[in-house]
Amino acid sequence: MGKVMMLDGHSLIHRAFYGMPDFTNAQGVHTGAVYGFLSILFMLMTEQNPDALIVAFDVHAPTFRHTMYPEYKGTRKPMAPELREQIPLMKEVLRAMHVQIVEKEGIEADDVLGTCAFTLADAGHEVLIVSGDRDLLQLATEKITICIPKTKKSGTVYEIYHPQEVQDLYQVTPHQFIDVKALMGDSSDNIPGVPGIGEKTASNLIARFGSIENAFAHIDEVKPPRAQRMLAEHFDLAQMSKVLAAIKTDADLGSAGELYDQALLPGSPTDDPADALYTSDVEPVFKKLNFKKYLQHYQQIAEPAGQNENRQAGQGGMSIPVLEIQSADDLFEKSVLFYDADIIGLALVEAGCKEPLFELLKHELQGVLLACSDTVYYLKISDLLTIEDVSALIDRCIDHHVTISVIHLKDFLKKIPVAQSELFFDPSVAAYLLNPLLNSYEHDDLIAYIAEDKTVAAGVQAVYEERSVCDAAVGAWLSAVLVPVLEEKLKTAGMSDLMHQIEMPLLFTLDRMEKTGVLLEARELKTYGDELKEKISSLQQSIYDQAGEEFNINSPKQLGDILFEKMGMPHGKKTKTGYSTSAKVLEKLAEEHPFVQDILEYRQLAKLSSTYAEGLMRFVEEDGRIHGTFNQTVTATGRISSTEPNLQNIPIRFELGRMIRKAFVPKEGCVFVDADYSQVELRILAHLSGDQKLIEAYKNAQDIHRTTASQVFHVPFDEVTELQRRNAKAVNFGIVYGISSFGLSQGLSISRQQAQEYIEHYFETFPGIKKFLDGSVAFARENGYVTTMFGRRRPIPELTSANYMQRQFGERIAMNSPIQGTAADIMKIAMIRVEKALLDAGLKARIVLQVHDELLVEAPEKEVQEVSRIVREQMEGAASLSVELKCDVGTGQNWYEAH
DNA sequence: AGGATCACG
DNA sequence: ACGTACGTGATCCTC
Repeated sequence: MGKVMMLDGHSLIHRAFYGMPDFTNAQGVHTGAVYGFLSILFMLMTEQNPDALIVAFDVHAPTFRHTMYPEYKGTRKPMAPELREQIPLMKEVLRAMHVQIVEKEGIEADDVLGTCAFTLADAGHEVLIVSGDRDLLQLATEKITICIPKTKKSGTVYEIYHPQEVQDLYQVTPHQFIDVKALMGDSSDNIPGVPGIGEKTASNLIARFGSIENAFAHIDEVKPPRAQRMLAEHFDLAQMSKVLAAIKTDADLGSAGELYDQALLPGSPTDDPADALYTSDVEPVFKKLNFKKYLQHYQQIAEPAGQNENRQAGQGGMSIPVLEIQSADDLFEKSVLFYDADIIGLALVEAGCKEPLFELLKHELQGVLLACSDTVYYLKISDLLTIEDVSALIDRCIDHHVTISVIHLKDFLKKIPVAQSELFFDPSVAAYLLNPLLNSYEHDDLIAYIAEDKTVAAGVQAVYEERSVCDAAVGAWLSAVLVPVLEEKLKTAGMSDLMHQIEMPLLFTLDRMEKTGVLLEARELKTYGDELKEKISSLQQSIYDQAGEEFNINSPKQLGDILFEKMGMPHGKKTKTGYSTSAKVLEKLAEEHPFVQDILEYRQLAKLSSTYAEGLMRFVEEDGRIHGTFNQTVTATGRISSTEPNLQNIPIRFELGRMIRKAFVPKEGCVFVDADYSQVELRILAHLSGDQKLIEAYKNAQDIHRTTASQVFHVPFDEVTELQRRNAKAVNFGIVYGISSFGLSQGLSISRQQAQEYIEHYFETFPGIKKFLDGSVAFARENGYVTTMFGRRRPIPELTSANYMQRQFGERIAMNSPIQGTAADIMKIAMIRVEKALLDAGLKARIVLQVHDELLVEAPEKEVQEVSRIVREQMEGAASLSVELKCDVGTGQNWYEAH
């Protein structure tokens, strides 16, 4: 009995088409989708190591039932020609690889997959179906697993579905999934469904009754009256839909024996199962398609045995030998070598292939690579050599004053816990400080620092059997050799202190915050989310009624058609793709058309539901907490960012959204202490500019916006109107953002002339600020970058652009970045200080979140007083400015109360 | 992948 | 005649 992997050809090539840049070969034939498909296939082969492989295709692709395109108004868009022409190519490549292609006139790919899967599973084989189409989940059984690739920011990841996972996610068994789909319908598959029954009602009904027929048999018990009426009325439609929704498992495709034998793969010539696909027939095909990388790989494998031993990297590059260390005893023998080193570099070895496009699903730790004076050691994790042994080794090295350099140290700490030390160095953080504008700080980005001649750098490679080990070996070696280079560059740029006193200590603080996580009251959020969903579906129905048809309200395109074409409302701005339907435009229309008000409300609720209620729930882990990621090398200004999930944009401005914060709670016996800086950026502006008027205003501790209004509009402080205060506040914001009269006029809905006057008055009132902002721009023009109070740099290439708009943008950046960046620096210092003070005082309180100018601390009840005092003191004392730093501190049983 | 929209500072 | 406030990330849709 073997393991069979079955790919849904069209679904995957479709994904690859839209997920890949548009390659063409020398003849101008599009090849990107084929390349992407192969990339997925090779990765799956490596990771899943199947015995047999089948790729299913439809015979007439564009007319197929299941594509990834939703159908709109009954017309399916034809497949893009650039994609269509690649399908024959795809099949040609697969044939060259001797991969079994199954397709049959009159049978859709889903039915081919369903039939093959069941036939093979019945014969005792294990089946893995890979597709981008969730409909296939109905096929999951004990023997059949469904794999759905998803594109995430980090690359391609997989969701693996056994029957249990389907049940967990949809509350119904895979087989019942058919009934759910039949009830709710699917316009892209031409499944009518029962009108008025959506996803939620459908799964509720099937979860309760098990099937459409049983629900009909107990029609009196069917809950929402509307669903009851509709099901009674449209039972025949439901049954018909069920036939359409069910994937066939009994088409005629031959016996299990035949299927399996034809799909069997040959053995791989190497350790990598994927290499079984590199038959001698692939060479001409890869040549034709100009797939250099795959061709090169083919040639490597095809080399006669013996010839590739002691292989050296070409083009004057260098190779890195890897020495394996298999036990703690071996390690101990070598440890003196490490203790004597000045610098060692470390890197994790994780399971799976490191195809640049794909980050894999299971980051299982295999071992650690250690680079020490021109040799790289592979510490292979096993019973004989544990993670604890490696941790201990690192701690001992620290005792011996060895600098430990690790690219992406925070990720490393998640797997290998070690004590914090000033001796740690993260080249990716250093590279970020040197240029915060890059999109990534991976090997390829860092390697540029060690070789002006990139061909030398490109030749760096490890000599070892396993690819993951080779990559890690390069990482470990790079980490070590980068230290002196980056240190020198930091020193020259005046950022050594920033690196060692702020960023590196912060890295450990962020690591601890991520490990601590924040507790989420999941029940509370669920209730809230359910209420939202109810309101959404009634709003949705009301919108459909008013529009006179059903459409996708989430689609700006379709919504625009309804509002501006069908209903003939006056359209405002247009975007590249059509009419704008932004809240700003809609709000103007809403006064006259209550219908638009419903749309706005729908949007608001849909956002809260999908991004926050549903979205956050997905991140709650076993311990009931969310362990998000705080990214230290993302923003241009020095702020940290938050992902998976983003915990820095939880709603607060509107009451309904603000309620989400009630679900963020401290653990049993604790309370939240929340502290946020009051107008840090404006205070920083006062300090950096040295403007006496603004400094005075803060010294008098008056309402700053009111003071600004009083001075700018020449009215006594006590006579400032609410409107004047609001306007002054907008001006203050505008200054911080790098003022422009247009921007301010937009923000305040006033004329550009009026805005210009405000700005002029402002600068007359605070001449020091004008001088400072002009100075920042001049400095940036001169040097190509601006700096913060703590020496952080932001390059501004926009200033040299030939494009006027870009240059203007550059000027605004030059005005804003020193302010925003200094605020970020101060908060980082504060975080380090707060954490240290809590620790030194022997308190159990821990920082759980940072939201740019706010810290949220989880503190035991009896520590509240002391923690509140410490947080305030450490935040307010984080920097010494010519105006005070002020904090507002609150406490509460949830985030809503505390802030 | 990229745009539109909207959540936060 | 351009066509803009500064900094982020998630979701959904469309290609």
